[in-house]
Amino acid sequence: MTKPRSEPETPEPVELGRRLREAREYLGLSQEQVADHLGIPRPSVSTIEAGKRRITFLELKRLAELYRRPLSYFSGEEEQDTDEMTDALFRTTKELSSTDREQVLRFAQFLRTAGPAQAPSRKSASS
Amino acid sequence: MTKPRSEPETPEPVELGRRLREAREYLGLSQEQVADHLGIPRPSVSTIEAGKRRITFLELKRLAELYRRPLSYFSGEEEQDTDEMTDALFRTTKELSSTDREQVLRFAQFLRTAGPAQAPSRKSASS
DNA sequence: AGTGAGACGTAAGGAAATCTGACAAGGAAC
DNA sequence: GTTCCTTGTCAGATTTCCTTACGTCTCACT
Repeated sequence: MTKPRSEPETPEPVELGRRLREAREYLGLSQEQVADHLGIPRPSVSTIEAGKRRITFLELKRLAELYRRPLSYFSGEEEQDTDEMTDALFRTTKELSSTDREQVLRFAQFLRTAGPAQAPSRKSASS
Repeated sequence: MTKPRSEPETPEPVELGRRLREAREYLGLSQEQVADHLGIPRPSVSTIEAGKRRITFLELKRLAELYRRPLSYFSGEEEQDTDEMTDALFRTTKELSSTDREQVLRFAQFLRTAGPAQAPSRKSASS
């Protein structure tokens, strides 16, 4: 009587988990840091990001704050808000070695302190 | 003895439930209608609105669509989006008798058909 | 190359939350 | 009064989640 669990019926939790992971890794946080920010065990963060475990609304709300993304980012409605550039950069650096990654980081830090010439707005239709 | 479970330790779920109920009643939906829209049992809707049961993010997302409110409305962050007027009207009519309520409804319908002079947009800076 | 530390995935059994199915209270319409 | 509808709540069954643990992988250092 074990129910034949055909679970891939809904891709939504998976997609949600994917975004959560991406947002976390983007900030360089570990699952453990996130876990005790939420007050839940670390394995739970793991399974949530894998789409195997549901996340309550209040948990997601706290995560959205921590990750500094609007709630709508996780609602699947829209895809924007991390522009192509940032996203591509992230995906790329993720595959680098640690030393190379550090180089990239240093360079980014340099640019930041050097001078935020124009504010890096999303779709700056710069005059 | 009959109240071991009245822990107001966190007001958040209660407040969230309150808003969910308000939004549902505003549309005149029953708990049952909402319940099978979400695919969950009706008692769950009852306990969610009472703040005694958590709601998953995906559930709330679907509810937000059904209730036609932005997700942010339930995040507790902001309070707006149903302007004072609408809200007050709702609270008031709720206490009227059925006949009186019908009067109000008729009047509202009249105004609507009479002339949608300006589209009732959120922030119509009419004048 | 070998080793140790940190991050992550996953599993088994127990704990906690939710569902099932039902009953009772409150109003509204008749 | 009665009937219908909605809602709150309960007890037992079921599902989900937590606890604890183990294994893998990567990186940094020797």
